Amino acid sequence: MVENDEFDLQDFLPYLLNQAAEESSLAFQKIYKDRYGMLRTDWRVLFHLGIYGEMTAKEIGLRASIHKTKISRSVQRLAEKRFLQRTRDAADRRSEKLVLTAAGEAAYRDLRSVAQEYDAQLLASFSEEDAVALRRMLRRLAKRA
Amino acid sequence: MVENDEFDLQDFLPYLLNQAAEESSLAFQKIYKDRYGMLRTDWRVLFHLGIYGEMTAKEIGLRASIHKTKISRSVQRLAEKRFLQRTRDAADRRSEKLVLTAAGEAAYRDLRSVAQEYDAQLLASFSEEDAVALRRMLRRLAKRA
DNA sequence: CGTTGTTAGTTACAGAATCAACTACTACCT
DNA sequence: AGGTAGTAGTTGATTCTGTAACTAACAACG
Repeated sequence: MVENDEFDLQDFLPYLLNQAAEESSLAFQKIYKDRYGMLRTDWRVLFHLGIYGEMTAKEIGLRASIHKTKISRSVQRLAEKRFLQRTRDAADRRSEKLVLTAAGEAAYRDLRSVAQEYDAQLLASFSEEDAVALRRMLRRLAKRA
Repeated sequence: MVENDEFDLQDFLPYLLNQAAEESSLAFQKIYKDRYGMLRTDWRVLFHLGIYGEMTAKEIGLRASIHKTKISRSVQRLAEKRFLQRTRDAADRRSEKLVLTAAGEAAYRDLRSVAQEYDAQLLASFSEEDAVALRRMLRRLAKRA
């Protein structure tokens, strides 16, 4: 019995968002993976440090809604690759200040320019109003409850 | 040196899409996980069979862009839970026809109604035009190249 | 100070994703 | 028919993720 239900999976927003997110991440993923052997969390951590400068793991986690174990492992990987420098905070010795090294900065700037081009390309077929509206709505949906 | 770059992570579409996708999937995930012990791929497979009726693993994978190993393991889990029935295709004995059992149908209908409510709730704060535009743009982004 | 509670970050273990190799079968070509 | 190539689906090795338990450090209250 092949009945075509009234429900369309393509209209279910979480599904649609995931498909769009996955598809739109593919080409960028290939680049940070091939070029620097990074994972998704790695480039996010890298970008946070590149954009905001010195931060602690905790702060990155709060800003990006990434779980602390993911951050912890990502920081380890990035430190092994000499992309960041860890320094224990003298004021609170539980936490560490994280800063990009020169190599980390270089990787960040490289990937940032890739991201900018890629973003423009993704939005190229939309009008300016559409692009603005899309970002606005996505930001609303992304807001942590 | 905490310099605020010209680059805003929140404007990078793949990042924004991922954040929105993750956030908007959370509550739904909790339900299919708590109620049926399912994973993301599991409910997707279930929905495909619920909506389109009998399909092969291959067909589901094509439609949903899910890798065949994920499907294979998901089908195993769903079969163990007696949510679907596997039958070797007589015409091509490499592939199997997959059909939901009564229990599978029930789970599908239950989750479908949850999904419908949830979707309406997610879009409640958007105007009708915005909702339409959002879906249109997401579908465009989700199109496999 | 000392006990109790909390926080930053790490680690252990189990479950899940990934990629490549594999089995079983079909299709084509001669 | 026989050989080669291709396809549907599974399995295994490795890596990644998620949860919970852990360590080390701070805070607050007596």
